[in-house]
This record gives sequence, structure tokens and C-alpha cells, in this order.
Amino acid sequence: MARGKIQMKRIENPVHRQVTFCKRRTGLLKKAKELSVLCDAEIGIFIFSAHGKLYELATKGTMPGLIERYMKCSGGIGEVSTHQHPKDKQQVNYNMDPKEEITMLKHEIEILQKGLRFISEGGSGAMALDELNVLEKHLETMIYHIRSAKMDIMFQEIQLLKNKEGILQAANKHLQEKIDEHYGIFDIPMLTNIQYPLTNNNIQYPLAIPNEIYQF
Amino acid sequence: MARGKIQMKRIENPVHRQVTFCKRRTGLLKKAKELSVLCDAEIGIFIFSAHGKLYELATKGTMPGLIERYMKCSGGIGEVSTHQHPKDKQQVNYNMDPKEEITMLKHEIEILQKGLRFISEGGSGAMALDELNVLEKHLETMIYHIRSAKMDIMFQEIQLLKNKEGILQAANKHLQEKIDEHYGIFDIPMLTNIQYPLTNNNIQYPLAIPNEIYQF
DNA sequence: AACTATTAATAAAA
DNA sequence: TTTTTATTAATAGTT
Repeated sequence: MARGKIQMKRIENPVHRQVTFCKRRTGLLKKAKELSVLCDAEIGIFIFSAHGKLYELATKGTMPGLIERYMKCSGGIGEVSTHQHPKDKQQVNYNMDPKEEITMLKHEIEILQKGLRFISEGGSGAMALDELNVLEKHLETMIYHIRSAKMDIMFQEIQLLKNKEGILQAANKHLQEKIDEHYGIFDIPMLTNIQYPLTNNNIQYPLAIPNEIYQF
Repeated sequence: MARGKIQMKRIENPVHRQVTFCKRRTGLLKKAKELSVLCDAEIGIFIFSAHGKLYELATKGTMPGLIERYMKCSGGIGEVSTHQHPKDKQQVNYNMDPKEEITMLKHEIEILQKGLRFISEGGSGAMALDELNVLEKHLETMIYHIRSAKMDIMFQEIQLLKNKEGILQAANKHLQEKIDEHYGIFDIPMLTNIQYPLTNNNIQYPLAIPNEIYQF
């Protein structure tokens, strides 16, 4: 789509490849967002670069929520532990020396143990500044998880309401047709012009929720 | 990208929406395959239509494999592929497979996080929306406490530094006086005009901390 | 599903 | 990465 077409195969020049990756990745995510908005679809994307870096997108709920939904749809292979923290870009565990990782995790455990004491004592125990920072991060992650869970619940509710709306609208259409069928031939404006509440398209119950609630 | 542009919002006409969904979905998946091939990336996509139908793509391995990879990258703390914690207790750190140990430590962290949650919500493990709201509030309070503790520590440090500064300034004044006492009578500009670093009022060590840190 | 008139994406270069 | 520009690719509206 530019200065000459390109062959559909791996770009061998690493610079070109990187530039193309960056541009097309952006393009792909943009397209996904557009599709989601235009057609009311829920979309999740992971992109792992050749070097293993993760780029992701979840257009409605959260990625864990999407994965959960995927699992349910595609056969229910196994439950996924819910609600991770997608924005937590600590690339650690992926390629790290196991010994280092163990040390790090043990340190983390110590901090959490202290944190438990700290919190149960109402914040009076002594902790160092860096330890408090770690604990703070943990708690923020937990808040994030909670918000994800809340979002999931709300989305389920929205879906339910949308379904209900569809059913009610169909039922109303049917009733309207029945009425027209019986009374239409008399052409009585008073009756045929009645606004039946449930067929009122101005009421778009679930869609009225502002987009702001999706941000946290 | 065709006969006139369109607004970036949900297409209300259901027929148009369905047609656009079909076209753009195809386009999106095509773009994803291209990106994967050109740049040697691994890509996973789920698309849930508004009616809940799933369309998916995994460019290299399988979707479950991708999800696993995603979890490793993004989570850090919550393991997905739960091998049951094999040794149960962490007492035997020696002669243990590092991978197993890491899994075990992560599990430990999970438990601690649950403990934090337990404390903050007063013991129930429920997940209803209102309960989540309560939990969220608790955690925010906890973070507030932690930040207060951090502030206390920082203020203490500032106080300490101020004291040090005072002492040093006094010492310097004393030294200055000694110098004046011994050499002042000779009135040698070369010496009396020396700037002694520690009495330099332009260096206001603790006060140089920006006000932003006091906000949380 | 096809067909185009247009818009959008992007390859190459900077 | 980002910007610019010349082209190609995607697609909105129509048949």
C-alpha cells in the first residue's frame, strides 16, 4: 500500500522489518478498535514481537475477562485464573535467571508478610520506604483486579439487558402487527398512532452507559 | 475508505452493521496474518460479535499456547497452568527443581495476597458487585495508610537532614570566626572572600524537594 | 456477493 | 520512532 507493493514473506532487512512492525502493529490495533466500535464487537489481540515483547489490546472488558469468555466459548478446556493485571509490564518472569527470580520472589514474600502485619496493626508497624513501595504496588494491583471483576460483572449485566431488549422489541413488533392487522382497516389515527413504550427506539437502555466507566 | 467516510461510532442500521462487521473482520484477520508473516510476530485475536459468536486467529501455535504465553508475560504473580504445588511446603529449598521452586514461591505470594484481601474485607470470599466495591474502598484506605507511612519516613529524613545542616552551618560559622580571628587583622582579600561550600546558602538541601511528593 | 469511487494504510525515504 | 509522500489496499455505498 505504498511506494510499490511488497512480497508476502518475512522482511529480511531488520531495520525495514522493525519499521514495518511498528507501523502495521499500530494499524492493526487501530482497525481492531474501529471494528469494535462500529460493530459492537468485543475484541482481544496479543502480538508478540520476534523478540518476545508483548503488545495487547482488549476493546471492552479486560484481557483476562476476554480469555475467560474465550475459554467458555471454545469448549471450556480449563478455567483460567481470573483477573490478572495486563498493564503490569514487569517483564520479569519471562526470561530471567531462575536463581535471581527465586531470590526476588523470596524477597517479595518477606515484604508481603511484613505488609500483612503492617495492615493488621493499622499501619503502625515499621517498614522501610522501598518495602512500602512494593506493598503499595501490590495493593494497586489488587484494586486493578477488583475493578476488572467489576467491569466483567457489569458487562455481563449489559449483555443480559441487551438480550432482554431484543426479546421485548420483537414481542412488541409482533403485538404492533397484530393491532395493525385488526384495527388498521378502520384507519383510526387515535389508535394506530399510539406510542408503545417498549418499541420506543429512543430508549437504548444498555447503550446509554457512558464510555467513561470503561476507564480505570 | 470508500464512498464517503463514516463516523467512528456504532452503526445503528443492523444490516449495514452486519455487512461492515463481516468485511472488516476479514480485513482485520488478513492484516494480522500479514503482520505475522512480514515481521515474524506471533499474533492471537479473538473477536466476539455482538451476538456472542466467536471468531479467532492464532498465527503460529495454538490459541491455548498463546494464552499461556500471554499469562507468563503479563501476570508475573498469578500462575495459570496450575500444576498443583508439588512439595506443599517450602522447607526443602535445596535439591529442588528451580522451576518448581518458582511455582511454589508464586503460590505462596498468591496466598499472602489472599491474606491481605482477607484482612481487608473482614473474612468473606464473596464476589458480588457491592462487595467488590467495599473491598476496593478498603484497599484504597490501605494504600492511603501506606502513603502516609511513606510520608512520615520522608519527613523524618528531611528533619534529619535539616538538623545535620544546622550543625554543619554552626560548625562552619565557628571555623569562619576562627579564621577571621587569626587572619582578619591582616585584611587579606584572597582569603576572606573564599566561599566555604557548607555555608553556601544557595544549597538548601532538604528544602529542594519538590512539593509534588506531598501529594497522593 | 460483486462493483467502484473514495478513503485509509503504508513502503520508502528522511 | 516519527514525518512525509507516492502508491497500493481496504472498504462504504450501491447494484
